[in-house]
Amino acid sequence: MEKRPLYEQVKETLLARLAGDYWRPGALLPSEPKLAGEFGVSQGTIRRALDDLVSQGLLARYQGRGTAVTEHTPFGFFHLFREDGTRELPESKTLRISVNPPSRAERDALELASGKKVIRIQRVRYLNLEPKIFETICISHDLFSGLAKMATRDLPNTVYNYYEQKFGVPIVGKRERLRAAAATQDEARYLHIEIGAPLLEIECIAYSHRSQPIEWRISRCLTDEHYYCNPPE
Amino acid sequence: MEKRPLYEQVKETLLARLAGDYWRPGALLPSEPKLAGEFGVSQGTIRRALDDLVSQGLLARYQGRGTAVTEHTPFGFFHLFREDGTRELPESKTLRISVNPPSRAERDALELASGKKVIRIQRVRYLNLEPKIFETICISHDLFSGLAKMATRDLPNTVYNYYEQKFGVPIVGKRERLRAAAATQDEARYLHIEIGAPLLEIECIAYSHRSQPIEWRISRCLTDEHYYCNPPE
DNA sequence: CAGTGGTCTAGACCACGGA
DNA sequence: CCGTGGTCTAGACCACTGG
Repeated sequence: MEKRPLYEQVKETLLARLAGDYWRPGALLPSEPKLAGEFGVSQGTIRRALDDLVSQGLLARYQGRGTAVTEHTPFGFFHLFREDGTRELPESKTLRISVNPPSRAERDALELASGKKVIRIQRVRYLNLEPKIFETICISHDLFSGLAKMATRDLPNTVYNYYEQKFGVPIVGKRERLRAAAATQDEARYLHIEIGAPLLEIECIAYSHRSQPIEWRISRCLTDEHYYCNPPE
Repeated sequence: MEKRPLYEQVKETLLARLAGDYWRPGALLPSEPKLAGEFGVSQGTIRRALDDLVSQGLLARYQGRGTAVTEHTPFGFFHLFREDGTRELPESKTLRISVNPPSRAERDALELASGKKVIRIQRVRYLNLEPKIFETICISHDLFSGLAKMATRDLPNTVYNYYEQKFGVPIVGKRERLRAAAATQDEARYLHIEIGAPLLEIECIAYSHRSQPIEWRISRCLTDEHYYCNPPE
C-alpha cells in the first residue's frame, strides 16, 4: 500500500497530465465530482489537491464555470511586471549553448555526482522589444544530452514545457533567491547599459517530483521599467 | 447578518488577538475542538482559518502538540537571509522623523485624502553589526500623530507591533515589489559603499483589516552577503 | 434551469507527542 | 494512555455561470 496522503497522489497524477498534453492550456478540467469518481476518492480530497495546484499557479478556479489550466507560462514564469502592473511574455534570443564541467555552485545546486557534466545556455530576453534580462541556464548533461547539439535558433522560448515534452522531466516547483548585482561587461553589452549598472539577480532552482533539482538559472534583470512581485498580484 | 464567510470572520478575530497580547508568542492556542466550540462553528471551519494564518506565517502547527503563535517577527519581517541560509534579527538606528505633505507616490500608496500629511522615518538597519539597509517609512499623520513627536532614540526596532499596541492598528498583510537600484549619495554614506553601487530595493505596503494601506516602506539593501527569499525556505 | 465551485457540517480513523 | 493535529468521507446548502 501507498502510505502518502491521497491528495498528494492525486496531485502527482494531475501534475503529470498538466505537464504533458493531456489537457490544453485554458481548457477546463472535469468537474470535482467527476474527478472524485475517476480517482475513487471523495470530492473533498480532490478539492485539496486542486487547491494546492491553484496555489502553485497551475490551475485557476472560476465559480460556476469550472477549473481551468492556467494559460501561458505553465509554471508561473518570471514574476516581472511593468510599473503599471501589466505583464508581458518575454521573447528570448539564445546566445550560446555549451557543455562544461560544472562549477562548485552548479554541482551543489543540481546535486550532481562528481565527473558529471552540465549544459550551459545563455540567453537575452526581451520585454516590450527591449533587451531586459541576461540569463544563464544550467542543466545536467546526462538528463538533457540531446539538447547540447541543438542550434541556438531552435531552443524554444519557454523551456519548462520542453523539458517535459522532449525529455520526460516535468518541472513542478521552484525556489528563488534575489539579490542586486552590478552588470558585467557581457551583460552591459547585451542590455545596452553601462558596466556596473544595477541589475536584479534572480537565482532560481527548478525541481521535478520528489524535490529533485533539474535546472539552475541566473537571470539578471534591468528593472528600470519593471518590478518583481511574488506572489503575482 | 454578516455575509462574509465564517472562516474569514474567525480569522479576523484571531488576527486581532494575535496582534494584541491575548496570546504570548510561543504559546499554544486552544485546540481546534475548543475553538470550534467557542466560535460556534465546526472544526473544519476553524481548520480553514488556522491554515490561512499558518500560511501567513503567524501560526505554526505541531502534530500531537498543538498550534502555536510564531516566535519573533510576528509578521515575517524582512525575508533576508545570509548566504549560508541563516537569518538575523536586524538592529536599527533611526536617523530622522519628519512631518511632510505627501508626494504623489505616497498619497497613492496610502490612499490619503488631499490635504492630509504624512510622517516620514528614515533608518539604517544593521545585519551582523554592519549597516546593510537604508529604509524610508511613510505613514499617515492622522493615524500616528503621536509618533511625530517621538525622539528618534525611542522608536522601537520592530514597528508593526508598535502600531498595534500604541495606536490600535494591526498589520495583517503586505505587498512587496522588488527592483535593483543605484545607491544615492545619502545611502552610500550610511552603508559605506560607493555612489551608484547596486542595491536591492524592496517597496512594501502594509495593510490592516479590509485591505486598508497603513504603511509604505522603501528598503534599500546591500546584498553582498545576503539574499532575499519569499517564501522563507 | 442545471451544473459548477464555495462554504460548512459531522463524524470517522490515523500518526504523533507527552505524561 | 489521552489529546493533539492530519487525513478522508458524505452530504448539505449557497452563489455564480451558462444556456
